[in-house]
Amino acid sequence: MSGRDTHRKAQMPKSKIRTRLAPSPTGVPHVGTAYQALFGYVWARKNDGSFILRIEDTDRERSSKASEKAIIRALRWLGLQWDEGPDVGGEYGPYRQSERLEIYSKHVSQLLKEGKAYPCFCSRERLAEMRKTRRSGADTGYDGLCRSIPASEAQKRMESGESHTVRLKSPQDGECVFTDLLRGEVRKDWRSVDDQVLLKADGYPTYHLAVVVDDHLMRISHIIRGEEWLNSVPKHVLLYRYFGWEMPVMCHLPLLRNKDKSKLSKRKNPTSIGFYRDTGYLPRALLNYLAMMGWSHPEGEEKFDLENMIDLFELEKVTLGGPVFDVDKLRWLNARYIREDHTPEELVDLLQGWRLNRQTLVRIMEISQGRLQTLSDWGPLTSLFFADDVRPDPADLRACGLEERELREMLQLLVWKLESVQDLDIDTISIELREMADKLGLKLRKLTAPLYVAISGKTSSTPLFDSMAILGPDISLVRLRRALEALGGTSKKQRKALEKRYRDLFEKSG
RNA sequence: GACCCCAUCGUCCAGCGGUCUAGGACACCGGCCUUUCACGCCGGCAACACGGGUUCGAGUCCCGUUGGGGUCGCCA
Repeated sequence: MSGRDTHRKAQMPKSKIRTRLAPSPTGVPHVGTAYQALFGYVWARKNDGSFILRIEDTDRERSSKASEKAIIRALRWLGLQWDEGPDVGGEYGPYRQSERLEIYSKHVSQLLKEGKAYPCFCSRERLAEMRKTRRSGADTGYDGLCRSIPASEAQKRMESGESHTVRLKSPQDGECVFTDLLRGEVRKDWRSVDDQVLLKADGYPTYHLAVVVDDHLMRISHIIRGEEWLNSVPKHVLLYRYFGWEMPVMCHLPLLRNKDKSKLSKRKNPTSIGFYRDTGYLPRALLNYLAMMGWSHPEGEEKFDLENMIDLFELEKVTLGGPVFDVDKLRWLNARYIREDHTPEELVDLLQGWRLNRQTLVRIMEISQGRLQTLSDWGPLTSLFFADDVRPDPADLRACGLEERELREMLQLLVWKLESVQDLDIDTISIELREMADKLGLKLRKLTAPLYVAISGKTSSTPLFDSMAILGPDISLVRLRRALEALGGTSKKQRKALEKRYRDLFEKSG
């Protein structure tokens, strides 16, 4: 029997199975999150366990309530209902990490007192400098400078109010060996594990501390998450050991990939769950498709529902190769649901629940009316609201009077800008576009002209801001990115320079 | 660069030492059906990365090489 088989057996639950989804509310709900949610959800259901939603909002800068709401909405749309969470409560709450600060600080104090962690007074500047010098060396990561500060001195400096973080003391030799449900034994030299920051200078915990404390306190039995976390497991192992807690089962799922095999990214694929919702994919189809990425139905069925999956699912059977997210196959599956599972009447209901409802149609009519000579003009005029394959002609984009390079830069800056706003309503769009035009020294229409093409696929269309607002942020942003791509996209080097420009334009001046 | 993970058709999966001249699905290409298209049906193209072991026997086990991915933040 192979090692893999050995570790894949004997995982019979000793106590109740509890899985969790722990997204950070820092952006748009991602299909990768849905993917992890699906497996965690199914595993919990299969074992009559619980599925928990925990919001990891420990990044004060980037976390937002709007994002949290969007995540909850997206998961609800998918139909993955959790048993405990910030909105539904539960006996292990609160389920928002920003509401658990005292818990973390208590645990950090304990580690500090026991000499398992230490305060670090290094400035961000020093850390940046240190990383620069170590850049291509064997060991990167924190050099441990503050570890050697005598306890008494450290104490004094903390009490004097000197800004500091708290770092975990990592062993300086030996090897960390842990078990991943899907991979078996994974080993990593402790030397390659640096002293992780546990508590930030603002008193908030880092992911590493919060995740361990919460998973333990919330009695999580199986940690099902993305492979990107595999390398930080030793840090978590250490925390469990220091606290004297039992480790949950670790299960790192492969990462969804772009066509070129890199980690699924919004630049190369629509990644927001909302995009699939807004372009008319059925939640069951999306879930079904996601399930096929790494798991296969024992009978070889391609189309199966959640209940069926729960029935037959085996976590240990998940495949490890990073699956490429193939929209064509998703479309095919979605088509099967549309034609096999619904009557025409039901589909009309679906259509109305989507965009063809009175409220949305009135909004669209408000901006169409003045442009109609006959009612039949309405169809072609408004097709942009009911289509996904709006492909801007690069020639139309170039004909807008901007130099191509300038055009690409503008589109990229705009994508970043709009990604950063919370609600893409008309006022916001207006404000942002005007600010962008202003900062770039362009007349507003110079900037909006190519946007009509990007959003509608045509050189003229219904009013831009309204159209974008009706389409929603997910579709609007995808169309902007597609236009950028149609122009050849931007190179890594260009993006680097543009990022700096973006920061100069929007951050320094506020 | 260092470390960790991974490796079957272009893509997603099946295969868990012999039944593999490697199976299914998407995509693609033919044909049939059909007023068009789509659906459906039939057929085709197409893969075990490479090199060493282990074994009577390797896609399946071990090692190496190569390739891909991830991580190296007071982000998660």
